Amino acid sequence: MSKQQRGAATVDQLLTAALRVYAESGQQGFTVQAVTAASGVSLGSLYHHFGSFDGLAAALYIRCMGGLFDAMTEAVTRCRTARTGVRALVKAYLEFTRDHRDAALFLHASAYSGYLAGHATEISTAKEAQLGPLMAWMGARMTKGEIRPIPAAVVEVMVMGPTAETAKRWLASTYEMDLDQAVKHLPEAIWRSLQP
Amino acid sequence: MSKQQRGAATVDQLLTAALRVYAESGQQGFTVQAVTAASGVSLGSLYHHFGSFDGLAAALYIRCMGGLFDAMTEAVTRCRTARTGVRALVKAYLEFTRDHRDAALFLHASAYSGYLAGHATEISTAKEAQLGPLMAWMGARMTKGEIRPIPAAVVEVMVMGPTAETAKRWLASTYEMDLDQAVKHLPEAIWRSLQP
DNA sequence: TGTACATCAGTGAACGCGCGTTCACTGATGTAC
DNA sequence: TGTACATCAGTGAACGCGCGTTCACTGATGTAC
Repeated sequence: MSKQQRGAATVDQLLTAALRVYAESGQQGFTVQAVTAASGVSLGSLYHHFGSFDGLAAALYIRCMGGLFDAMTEAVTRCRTARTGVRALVKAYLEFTRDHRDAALFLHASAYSGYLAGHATEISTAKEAQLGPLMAWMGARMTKGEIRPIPAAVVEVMVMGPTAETAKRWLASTYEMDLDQAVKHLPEAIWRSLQP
Repeated sequence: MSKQQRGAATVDQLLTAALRVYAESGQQGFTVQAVTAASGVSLGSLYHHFGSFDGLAAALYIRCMGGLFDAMTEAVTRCRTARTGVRALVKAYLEFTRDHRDAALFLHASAYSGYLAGHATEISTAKEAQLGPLMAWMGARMTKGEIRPIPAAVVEVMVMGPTAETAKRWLASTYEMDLDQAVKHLPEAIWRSLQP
């Protein structure tokens, strides 16, 4: 996207400012004007790099998603057994949520936001690429019989469902969700639903 | 809200039309103009009954939520044991999603939509009231030791997490989620994570 | 190495569209005596 | 039962704000010979 170094720096400034704006002002306050004001970058420059405001939002989404997937993949690939892998995956997700609250919030809130619709192909390509290693790792353990013989899609929601729901409730802050307690109990609870 | 019969009928027309508009046009096309056009009710009448467009959205959210909670509560209260209750709850949620796709989509998509923020108290009051019976039922089984001794919040996300994630993926339609297969395997998988 | 040119990066005033909202009004229903 | 009044319900043209976007421009960096 950016052919020069200073271009990359500007892109980074914009994305970082955008995430801050979203965290501070929410969906309502997430506007071009707010992002340019917060970043100190001109409006025209934003359009030069992203083409549209939706384009910036999509780029930010991909960046946040990348961070989460990196954390999960790194945690999982260090494990040998299905049990340790699943537990590490859940732990990594929750810890990413705690350590990168803004990014996690943006990921959750963007699910139905509409600004992703126009960049759906781009996003699902990026997602596919990052989901690949995780699925491969899990698939190998499933064929070895380390996981109960249930459809892969069910395994996926059993792992990601409770984890994402916990993150969502913690982010919403209206639920009084204790993240440390979740880190303690959730991995084991999830594993119990998957073990043969 | 409405002191006359025809008022109630108008409110119903507006909410029904609003849900249809949302289902057909998504977040982007969900506007006052679109809802008034689809309902055949005048703009002023909408404001007479709901005060604002956010007010209408909040009312629609409460109505959809009510439908879902009714289905779950009815399913659960017919069961005696924790196992049958949990399984019935999950099944009811998924079947509600299948049978009331539009309402389920609106519920999922509205989570971070912003138009709920202004009516947060109203909504959480409604939610609290409907969550009560469910929590009471579950709490009674937990104290009887029918469920593993883990925090109630963890039990909640273990039940609702995979279920909501399955619904979300089915609604997104990009995931190729088979709802019937989920109804078949998910209740048992979830129960395994909770049984003593 | 120096010069000319092309491309990339950055600027900010101005625009137009569409959104939610207002408001002065008419008509329908309920209520009091 | 009939009349007068109050309140509820419904109407739609008009408004103004703020949003994303455009555009003609200047400046910086890279490239070719």
